[in-house]
Amino acid sequence: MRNLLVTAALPYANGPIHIGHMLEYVQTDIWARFQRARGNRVVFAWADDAHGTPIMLNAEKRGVTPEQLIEHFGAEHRRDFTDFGISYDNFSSTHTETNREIVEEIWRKLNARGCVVTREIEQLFDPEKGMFLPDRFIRGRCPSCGAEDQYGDSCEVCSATYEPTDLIEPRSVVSGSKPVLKKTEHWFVSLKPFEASLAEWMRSGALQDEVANKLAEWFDAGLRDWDVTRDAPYFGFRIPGTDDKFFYVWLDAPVGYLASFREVCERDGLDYDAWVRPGSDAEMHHFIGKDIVYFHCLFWPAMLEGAGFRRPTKVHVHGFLTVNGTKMSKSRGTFIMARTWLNHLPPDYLRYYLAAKLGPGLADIDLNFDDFTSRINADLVGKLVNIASRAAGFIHKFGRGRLAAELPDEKLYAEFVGHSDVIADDLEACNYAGAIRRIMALADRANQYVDGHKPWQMAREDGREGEVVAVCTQALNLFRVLMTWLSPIIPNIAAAAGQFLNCRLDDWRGVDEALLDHEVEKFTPLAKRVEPKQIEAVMEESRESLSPAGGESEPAAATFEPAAATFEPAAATFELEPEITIDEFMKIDLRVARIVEAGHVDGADKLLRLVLDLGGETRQVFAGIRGAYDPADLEGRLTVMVANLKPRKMRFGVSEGMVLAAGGDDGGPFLLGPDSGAKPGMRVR
RNA sequence: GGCUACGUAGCUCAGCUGGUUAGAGCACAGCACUCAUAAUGCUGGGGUCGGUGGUUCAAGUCCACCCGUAGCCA
Repeated sequence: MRNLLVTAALPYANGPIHIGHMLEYVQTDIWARFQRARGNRVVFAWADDAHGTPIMLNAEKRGVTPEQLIEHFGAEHRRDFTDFGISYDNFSSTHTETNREIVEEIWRKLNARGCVVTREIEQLFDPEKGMFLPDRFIRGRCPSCGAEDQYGDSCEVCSATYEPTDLIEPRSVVSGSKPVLKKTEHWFVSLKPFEASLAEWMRSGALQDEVANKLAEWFDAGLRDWDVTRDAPYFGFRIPGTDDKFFYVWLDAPVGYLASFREVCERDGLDYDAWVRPGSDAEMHHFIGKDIVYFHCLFWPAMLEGAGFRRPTKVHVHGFLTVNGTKMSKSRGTFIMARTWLNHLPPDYLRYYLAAKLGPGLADIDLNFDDFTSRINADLVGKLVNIASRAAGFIHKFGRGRLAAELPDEKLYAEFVGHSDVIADDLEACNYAGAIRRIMALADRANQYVDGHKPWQMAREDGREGEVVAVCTQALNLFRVLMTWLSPIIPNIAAAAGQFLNCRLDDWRGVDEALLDHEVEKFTPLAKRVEPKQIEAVMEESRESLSPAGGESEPAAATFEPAAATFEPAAATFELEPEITIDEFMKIDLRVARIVEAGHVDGADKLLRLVLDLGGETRQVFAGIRGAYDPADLEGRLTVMVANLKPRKMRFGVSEGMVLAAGGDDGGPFLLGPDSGAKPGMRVR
């Protein structure tokens, strides 16, 4: 039995999980489930990446503490993972005391080894906000091609890379002010002492060849010292012995793997040191995207070595996910959140499709919805589930739900089981596409077997009931073998198949013995065909904004929104109402209305009586805004109303709608008003 | 710009260290079947393997350059 620590990259606790994230978590989870099915002990532990400037600023913008922000997203992330069937043992956060302890341990040891140097650097500083600015928070004109509004590190127009100080007319994204150069003292980790052992490690089988090639390039360029310092204000761990210096988020993020694992050890009684120290026979496997190779294949193993930890057994690197051939885009409706997917489609369908396309390399994976539909409907439903579906009826009709006592074709069964090892080799090597090709070829063989024996013909002949049951027993046993292999990939469907067959399907050794003289349940469809409507619903819900009628044109500049700079509009509170679809929203008929009359209501100290002009008709509405508005000021104003709200009879008369106003603990109500130019009766959306 | 990859039938992809007429699934056409969630089986059409040049008895597979795509540049 192998002991395996398995991790996926840490999602940033600054926004929701999308299907690009899911590519990695599905890849990791399939590997973890596969290893468990083979009898190995797996700890799948990871965490939210909770530190850094974007989180600090986002929290500030929303009027909450960073701790509240990361807690909110942490809970949301966990829900998404669980509902996608991600079988993690622990999902923690990098903002924990355990993580701080390990970070400080590593820091002490790196210092003791003399790998830490201090150096004074000059960096751009936002004088208004009083903070140093990361590259992504400075924008200006590209020094190379002159393009407007480019980031401080590279230009998206001409893809030049440069220093933020090279930008023409730079400005701070945070305050808009002009940054100034300021000196500060930073701590650097020197990679030189680790160069030789890193070079040996990267060719030891820990990395895919193309990743090692990429690293070799960086080696040839010479390893520079790594700046691990950020100045206050910063949300992270303070560097011991300083008042205003913090560890850069990329220093404490991978340490989160160890911290999350240690939490599992404390919970489940595992020996932490036996797993993570040099010489351990446990294995450590990281799954990451190709964009963070540098951190995981250079800094991370160097830190581990320098601090007396074992290095990763393997770093498995994958490519990115594109949708319908292009980068995910909000305006195209292809920036799909994990939750949106779950609202309309089963998680196993995405798991299956991604697995069917995931090879051992770094190639990008495209989610093409036509291809997706045909693979699910043809492979999963048409050939795989169909085997059980076509055999189940006969077993109940002629065998009273009981499988035959022996297999009519033991050779065929043995041939199927004989593929176990090559399929396992594929899964071990992350060649999921290869495994699925093999499994589906065998599914074809199973259907051929049934076709060749024509149980439906025998069923019409007297005295051949036993043969019919035998053929179907064979078919169901072949199906069971296939489902067992697929259980790491489609755990929910496999679980349903297991209920039907009355046996567990998550242990690969389970298929060594055929299932004979065994009761099976009534068959219910294990997977339904994908309807185009479901795909449309996913994309519709993902569309960023409701484009006005005929809005085919696409604002090019708005399609690219890097995750690092996510500033979502401030939500007043995190307790959002349950998600709704665009269709549900469109049921609310919002209209621009002119307040033609406003007055007090006798006997009501909170209400004002408004008469609203909707263009064609007038409505009477009672609004609870007396405390904030003088009726005289309201007359003539434009506002927004819900025009199709069911009229409500009140003591003072009938209220035929509702005007919109903002408000909360901090004050209000504040009546909404359209920009000038809007006319009464216009639809709002 | 430099670098690392990738570019094989309409679509999605296999093709290990160069070696018989280049493969699969989907889609398409014809036939069969009707047990099964219009599922299944059989047969067939379809590719000068991004381009040009080279190494070799032999190249999709190696080399050079070019074109296109993706990513990385701490």
